Amino acid sequence: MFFLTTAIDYTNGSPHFGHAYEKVLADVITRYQRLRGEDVYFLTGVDQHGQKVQQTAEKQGVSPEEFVKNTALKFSELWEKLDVKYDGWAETIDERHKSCVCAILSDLREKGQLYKKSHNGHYSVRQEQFLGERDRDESGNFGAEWGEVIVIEEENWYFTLSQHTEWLKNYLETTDNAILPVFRKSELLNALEKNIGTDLCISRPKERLRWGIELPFDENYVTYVWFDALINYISFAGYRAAPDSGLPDFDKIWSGRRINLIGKDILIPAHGIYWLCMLHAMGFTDPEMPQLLVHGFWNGLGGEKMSKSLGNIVDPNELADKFGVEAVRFYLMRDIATGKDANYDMDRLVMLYNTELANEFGNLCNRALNMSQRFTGGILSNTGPLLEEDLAVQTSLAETLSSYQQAMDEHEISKALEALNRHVSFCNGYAERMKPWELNKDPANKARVATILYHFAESVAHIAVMISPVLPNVTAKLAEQLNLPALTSIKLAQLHWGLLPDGHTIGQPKPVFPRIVLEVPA
RNA sequence: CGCGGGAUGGAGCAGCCAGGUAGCUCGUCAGGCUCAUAACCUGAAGGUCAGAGGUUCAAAUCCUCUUCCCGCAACCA
Repeated sequence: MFFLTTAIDYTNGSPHFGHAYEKVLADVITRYQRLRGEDVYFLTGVDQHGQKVQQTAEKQGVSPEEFVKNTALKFSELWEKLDVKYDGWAETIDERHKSCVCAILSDLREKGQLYKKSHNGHYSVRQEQFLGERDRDESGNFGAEWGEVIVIEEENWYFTLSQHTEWLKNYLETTDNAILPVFRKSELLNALEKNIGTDLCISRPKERLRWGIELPFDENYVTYVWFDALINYISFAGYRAAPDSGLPDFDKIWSGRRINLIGKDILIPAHGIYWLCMLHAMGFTDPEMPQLLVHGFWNGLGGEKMSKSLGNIVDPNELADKFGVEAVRFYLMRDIATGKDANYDMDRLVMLYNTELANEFGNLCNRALNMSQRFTGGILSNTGPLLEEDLAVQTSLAETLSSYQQAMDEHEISKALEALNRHVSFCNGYAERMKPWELNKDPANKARVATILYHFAESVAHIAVMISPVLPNVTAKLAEQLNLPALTSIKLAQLHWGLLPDGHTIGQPKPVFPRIVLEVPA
């Protein structure tokens, strides 16, 4: 089983570009694993508790329940629009999740992993949070943005995080690929050094936060949102679930490869420290730990962070409406190296779509099928003798498949797409060298023309399959044009020269990637 | 000395972990082709890989230092 989760998005606002990137990446990775023939479970969802939700709901005069239901819908609707197909949907207000969190809390308390103690500190009444040393300004005071700051004493429940940091350090140092990309691991180890000796406060008194999961052993408190949210990765995978819960079989889900796909902002401390230590405290062993796959951010044009104040926010919903789902998915996967940051640039979106999809791949499909229709009546034949040039096409395709697989296995979607494009270019070059439209003028070349056209059609079929994790709809359209419905369900291992049988009749070509034409301002 | 990332032809990036002729896309210039979505193909110009030093037969790649840019610095998520 291949189990992949994404971060669950905080339902305090609308989904933004970064949310869309992470979900599409997760969708592409899981679709690829399915293409490999893996049994896959893809879990995503929303994080609904916590102070900000409570505050925002109050401001809007609605109950937090109603508020989070509405915002959750904005997310799930966007995923549907973007063709993100998940198996499990996590909502932290779900009773099954709540009971799992409670079971874990009770367990940890029994194991002596939770304790209550009093904390004395500066507290901002306006922001409803404790302030630390880092919140002081240059002059050592708490700025006006915090409003009235008072010193209060408060009792809370703590998780014995400090008892697990030595283990974590050792686990990270001895486990290859515990964190990907690798440079993130050193960052985490550095952060860990500073964290040693600190425990994690996992409760909030109800006087200042009601919107959360009540501690099963102390009705005066709710669970700290991170402790609650992180557990979704196992609660919705069926951990400690009732048999009739409708949730999957946890042992099965957890038995294979497990990946938590997250953004770089929530590696430290949430996932890299809290989550791994929580699992360790629950009794998960080293080989049972999930791998953390950390992706980068999409920034604005100049490389600055997208933010409302800079006005460089990009709404994925509008983008999909404007350019289509295909163009958006392709751009999100094509113009960023997994793990690194990239700058969003609409001109590049249009350029990459128009050149690589419309001009190169789309045009190859169209010219190939068109020639077959015109020159051989749509009937394919692969029985003619092969020239060196033909064999070179087959070699190029084999190399492409190999590069594609290697890149996809490493979650380097952009590299995989580049590999596909190399074969597309090779085929376009092959067309120029062979000139089937010239050969076709002499009926004596009939068999030769058919052989060349077969190499085009077969290449198109292969690429249609390989591109399916990124552009599933395109695969369906090409399968139809090639008159080969099986293409949409074929597995990677079944890709071999000869997908299209001798004598096969293909369908009519129709442009799969209409060019994007931007209105030029006059 | 807080931590991490980045600096590669006009633009945007890959290559660095596992040193060995500097690669991709766009743009520019010059040709070719007409089957195809005015798409396609070929060729060319353009880089002392931020700077300095070191290791090595060999450094964009490893080590040290410097400059500049970005992000983060944990109980809001």
